[in-house]
Amino acid sequence: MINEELAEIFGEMADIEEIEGNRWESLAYRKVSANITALGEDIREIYKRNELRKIDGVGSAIEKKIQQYIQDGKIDTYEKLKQKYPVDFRNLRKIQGLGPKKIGALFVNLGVTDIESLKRAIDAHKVAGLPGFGEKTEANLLKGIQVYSRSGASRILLGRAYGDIESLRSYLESTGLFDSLIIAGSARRMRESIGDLDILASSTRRKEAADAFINSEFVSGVVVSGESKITVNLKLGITCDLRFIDADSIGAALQYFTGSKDHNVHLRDLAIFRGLKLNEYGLFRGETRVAGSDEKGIYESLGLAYIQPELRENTGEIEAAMNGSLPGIVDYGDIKSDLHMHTNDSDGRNSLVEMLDHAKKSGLEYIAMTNHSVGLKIAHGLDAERFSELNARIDEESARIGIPALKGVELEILRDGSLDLSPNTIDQMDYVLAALHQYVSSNREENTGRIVKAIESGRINALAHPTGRLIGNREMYSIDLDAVVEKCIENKVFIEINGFPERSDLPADIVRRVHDSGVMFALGSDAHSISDLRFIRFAAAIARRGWLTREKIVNALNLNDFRKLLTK
DNA sequence: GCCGTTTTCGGCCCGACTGTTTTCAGTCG
Repeated sequence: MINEELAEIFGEMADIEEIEGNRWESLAYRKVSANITALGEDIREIYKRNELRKIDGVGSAIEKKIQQYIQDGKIDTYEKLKQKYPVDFRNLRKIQGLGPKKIGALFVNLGVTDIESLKRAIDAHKVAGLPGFGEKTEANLLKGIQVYSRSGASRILLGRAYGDIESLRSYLESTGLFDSLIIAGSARRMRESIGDLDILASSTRRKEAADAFINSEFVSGVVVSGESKITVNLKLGITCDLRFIDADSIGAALQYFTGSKDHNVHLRDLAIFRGLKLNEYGLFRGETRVAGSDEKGIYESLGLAYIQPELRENTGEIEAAMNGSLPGIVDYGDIKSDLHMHTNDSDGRNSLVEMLDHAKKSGLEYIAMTNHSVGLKIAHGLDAERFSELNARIDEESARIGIPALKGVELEILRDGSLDLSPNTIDQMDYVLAALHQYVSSNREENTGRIVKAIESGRINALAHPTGRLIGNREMYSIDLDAVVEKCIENKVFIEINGFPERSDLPADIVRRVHDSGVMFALGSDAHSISDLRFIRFAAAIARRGWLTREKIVNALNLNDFRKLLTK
């Protein structure tokens, strides 16, 4: 993805300029790097519209660099800087305690260019003794390398970590040493992946509370340990900050440590503009605290509507909160149904009865049972006969257990764009998902054509996991999503938000981009087991991060109203 | 290098923690 390449390049340019002592150039590159990462659209599209300068932080010099990269695949300034510092910043920066200045010093003095050569320098005991480096720094860098090689990828999927996070929280609560515990940071913003965990705590017995945390079975090592802040490595593979907060600044701390960083920078700018000062202890006018005990008060005092954590990415939410155009996004409690799940009749692990039972216990009002169809052999897809048997059981068991269940299917879109069950069989279903799983081409027109043909078949209700991405495994299909969304609107086909962590599909930035197009969204967990049913919450989180109101989500309807939308 | 309801020049978020220092630089979030 070209956005990531460019973000990486500007990040490295920021590092090198910082080594060279050019603070402000560094800051500018750093900012642009972050903003390109957050784009949510291929930067080449922005380039084609000649709107690069509209990206925050892009002025004439950086615009030229981006243009050159798109046209020639390289940036002269960057090549020149790299000649002077042929250093693997990307990976070295991942070592705890290594920033640009230290990397620069290691390269200039010892010729360190990557983690391997850093390891050799440490083994030869050459690092301690450099200006600014001592014995402890050398030991910490060695520890940092070990942590890095153990954990590899530094971000983990929130949907996968959620259970462990909850366990950690309940363990801490069970010690009785904490008066309150709040998860902040990207986990509170419900990002699909998190790079660390932020916990805010209040306690009258901080020392004991800190010891209980550090010595718990969740922790693999301590990084820093101060009076008010402790950083540890979790066995989960990420770091965790625990901060002790005074009760009267808890709102300010929560606001501050929920982030995102860019949101906070923007908010602080706004505070300064209004003659105020915002930090993690409160909102101040001179010495007087204007707000700080609760989070809402901070936004109010800045003249803003309250901004839900999921929206705090500095992508226009502050402007919207200022002029009253912030949408009232869907609540988790608004979601009445789960419209995508499997049983052991196809590739699920639990039986129909177990799934229905658990769905009911988890508070859903109704569900759609959507097993794979015969075209997906690897998932034991069902043919007409097996579906007819299953559908009879669905009616019977859903009545017995007391949760309405729609008879559904996740159909295969075949190579030629046709569907893999007969019209007759499809018509016996209450709810029809269609998806692309196989024969995915590198040809954008071909993929788009197949999907459009399925949408126009008049037999499907929703398009499942539209981009086909599998995080950490497979990029999105090459498809023309805007054309697909347009066809969905024309044909009254819903577009899915799949909450299965590796899918998270549509992604939130795309949801945001099409949230006002008129298309309706259908949320599903894609559960293959009873424990997967919790993923409907992450589908809802994507909807929230995509700025969706409840009116745009079919799962917010009760069963009767939902059925009225099912025209086919 | 970017940016402007205070500016076309002079600012650019800010506090905790650590380690190396003897008053501070670098890193992190």
